[in-house]
Amino acid sequence: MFEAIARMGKAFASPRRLALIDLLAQGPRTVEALADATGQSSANTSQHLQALYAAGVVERRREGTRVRYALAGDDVIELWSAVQAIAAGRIAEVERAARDYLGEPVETIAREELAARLRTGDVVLVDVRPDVEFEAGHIEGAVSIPIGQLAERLAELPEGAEIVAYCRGRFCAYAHEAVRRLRAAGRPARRLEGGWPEWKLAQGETTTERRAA
Amino acid sequence: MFEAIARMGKAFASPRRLALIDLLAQGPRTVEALADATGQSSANTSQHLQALYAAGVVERRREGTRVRYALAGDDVIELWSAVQAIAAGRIAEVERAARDYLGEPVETIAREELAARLRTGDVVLVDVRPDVEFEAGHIEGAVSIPIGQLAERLAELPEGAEIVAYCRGRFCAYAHEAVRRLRAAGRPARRLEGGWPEWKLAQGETTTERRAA
DNA sequence: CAAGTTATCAATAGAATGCTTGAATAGCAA
DNA sequence: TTGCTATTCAAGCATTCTATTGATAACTTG
Repeated sequence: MFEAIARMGKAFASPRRLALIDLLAQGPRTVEALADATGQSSANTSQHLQALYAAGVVERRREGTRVRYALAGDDVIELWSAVQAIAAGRIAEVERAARDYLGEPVETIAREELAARLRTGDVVLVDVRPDVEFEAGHIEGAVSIPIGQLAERLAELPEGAEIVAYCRGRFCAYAHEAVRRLRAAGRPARRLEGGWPEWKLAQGETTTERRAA
Repeated sequence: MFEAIARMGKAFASPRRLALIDLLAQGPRTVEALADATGQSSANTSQHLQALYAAGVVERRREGTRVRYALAGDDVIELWSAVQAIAAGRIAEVERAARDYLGEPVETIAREELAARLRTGDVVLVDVRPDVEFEAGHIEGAVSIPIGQLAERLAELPEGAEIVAYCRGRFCAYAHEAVRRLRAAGRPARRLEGGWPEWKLAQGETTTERRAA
């Protein structure tokens, strides 16, 4: 019995597979795109994806000559988010690694607060993920400025309003980096807690709540 | 970065370790007791427990000549519960294994409904886990009848009222078995969805909500 | 201190994983 | 059909995991 569940646990037991899950949480992708983004051979990527498929974590669909993988459901995003949250709080090592990788912690803004301020309009929301991920889905009202273009496109951001940056999630470095650069340029900036997947999830919940009410 | 998180995922990647987590979700235990309950050597149990410790999933405390392990926090129970839920829905294999192991599905009762009916008092709640686990913590108002003693102690259960049985959790066979036996004896019986850990968790949430309100 | 218990360590053998390489397959387009 | 591309399969090797065994360390009790 536990053996069958452990097969699912194994999906989350390899750094490469976690990287794939994290990317797929942004939206569906083909094998090649995933191989590219994670910097591994496509044969290896394919193998890991099959492991994830066997564990029931992802779905796949043939599209002509390529195969598009996607997370198997919102509850998988939820699980991945929970794993990250617990790992963050629990393992000293993760914290250390996070500090090394993400750099100095930056100030965050909660989802609820951002939602409220988006309604009143006194905030500029910037999505600093790569283009593809923005196109696959993003927070309504966000502007796409991939982190690499931030310096040159700084002028596009109106002065005066506070800037909020977001990216893939808790352990994605882009938004951290963006906030630091914006602050260095004298702009008031914060990072959204979590990332697009968490936002999407929370959104789904509040809209279904509305429906239920 | 993902490497550090994967170390935590590995905690959930072995059936033996899952068995330990499931037991620890019922309450703290010593190495020997865990080795006993899972039927493995204490050396091996100790090794797995150390792996869990390294992953930040459990805590430990020396008590004289023995060491008592416990889950590191309620969020670990939450994670374990989420893993089980998702595994249950997602992997066909789990379902098959569950049917083999748990037998015919039995009717369940939701936590909210049970809570309501406990207040009005028209239900008998039976904890069919081993004594130790009942003593380590149980649902308020429950009677302890370990599954092995159910047949001989049937008379203790008042007739007329519906009987609800519960045990360790979603994949624990005791409550299933109990409900089948009770029904065979002509008693109206259902199984509580989830188990003691889930109840405890939900309880904590509603009491903190009450506090917050 | 000596005896006895509980937990951990150390070493080992066998099994399972992970990654690489090169070949095979499925679909598309000419 | 013949090429071409994206993905999967198969084999092989290095690494890591797992469970067992027997020894060692930590602690209690007499």
